Amino acid sequence: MTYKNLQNFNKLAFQQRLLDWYQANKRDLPWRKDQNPYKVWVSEIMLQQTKVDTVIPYFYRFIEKFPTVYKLADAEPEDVLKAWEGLGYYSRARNLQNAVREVVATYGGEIPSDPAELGSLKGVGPYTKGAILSIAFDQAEPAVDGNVMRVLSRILKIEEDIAKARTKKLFESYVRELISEQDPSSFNQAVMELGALICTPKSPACPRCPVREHCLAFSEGIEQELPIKTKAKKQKTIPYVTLLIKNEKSEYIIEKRANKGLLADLWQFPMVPINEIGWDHLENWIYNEYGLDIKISEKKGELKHTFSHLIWELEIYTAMTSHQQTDDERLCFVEPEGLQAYPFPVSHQKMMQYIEE
DNA sequence: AAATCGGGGAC
DNA sequence: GTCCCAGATTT
Repeated sequence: MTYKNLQNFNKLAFQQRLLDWYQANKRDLPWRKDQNPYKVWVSEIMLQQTKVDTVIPYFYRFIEKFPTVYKLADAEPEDVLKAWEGLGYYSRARNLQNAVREVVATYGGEIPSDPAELGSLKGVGPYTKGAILSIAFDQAEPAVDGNVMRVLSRILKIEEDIAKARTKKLFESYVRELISEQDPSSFNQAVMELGALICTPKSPACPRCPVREHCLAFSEGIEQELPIKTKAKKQKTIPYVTLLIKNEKSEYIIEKRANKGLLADLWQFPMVPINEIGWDHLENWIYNEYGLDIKISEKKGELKHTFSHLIWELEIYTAMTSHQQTDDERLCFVEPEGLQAYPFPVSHQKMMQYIEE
């Protein structure tokens, strides 16, 4: 059995069941209080690859701090990064502010409802564009995320590899067929809500599913086998010696990371890629790299931090330096109480517990 | 098409 | 440990 070209699929009944279920069961989320395009936008960026429960407190704080596109456009980038601290994928924060500045400069502060204009903004890809167009502007555009691919792969028994970029376009064409023209906002959110609450990855709650009568995977008992997704390759491990370098005023050296790549523009304690440098050249490397004479003292602990594509193994040492200041713009001596003003990656926030007194 | 880019929670 | 989350961008 298949729904080849959807000719056997009862689209209207499916829409009705789905929308009724959504109205009765949707969660009361802070970005669902109105259709404010700016709030919808911020929520969609935060929700990329991030669970609802994680986003909620960040969303409240961010909207309180930057309540309008103008406030965000005028903010210091480092303040935006600080508000994003711990949320991950930090280029989202930079792209969002760049895009908001573009909205102020080019569109008079009004977020464009034109698909091409909206999609040209930094950080607004195919999913986010469709989400904003449907949720904030009631346009019948697809918004295909992981939830949508999982739900529809089961209902329509689609066996393409959802890890492939090409597969997302296939799902977008199906959504264009299935979407409710009367309420595209609720339709898109309902599919995602179903994926989050009922049609979950591991053990979907099919007995509670409002559209199980439309679901091919359920009728054939293969809901656990879908969607098809190829595995990611495992991460590479990189060992670092990380240094809590203190001067005679009990200030610690921190450095700003490069403005591109991993954890761009965040602050950290100095890290030595020890396999490349070697223990024998460690203090000399620090002098060449940071212009600091240091004396390593004792090992304080270890941390293992896992990213999507690599693993850091951090050995944490304390060290002393006689320097009180530095000319290097990227470096800063900061007293322990002052560290909280800077945005740090989570791994280096965990290092702060090894600072004494 | 594949790699890069975080962090957390569920299992 | 594995998986994956309201993905986008770069290579």
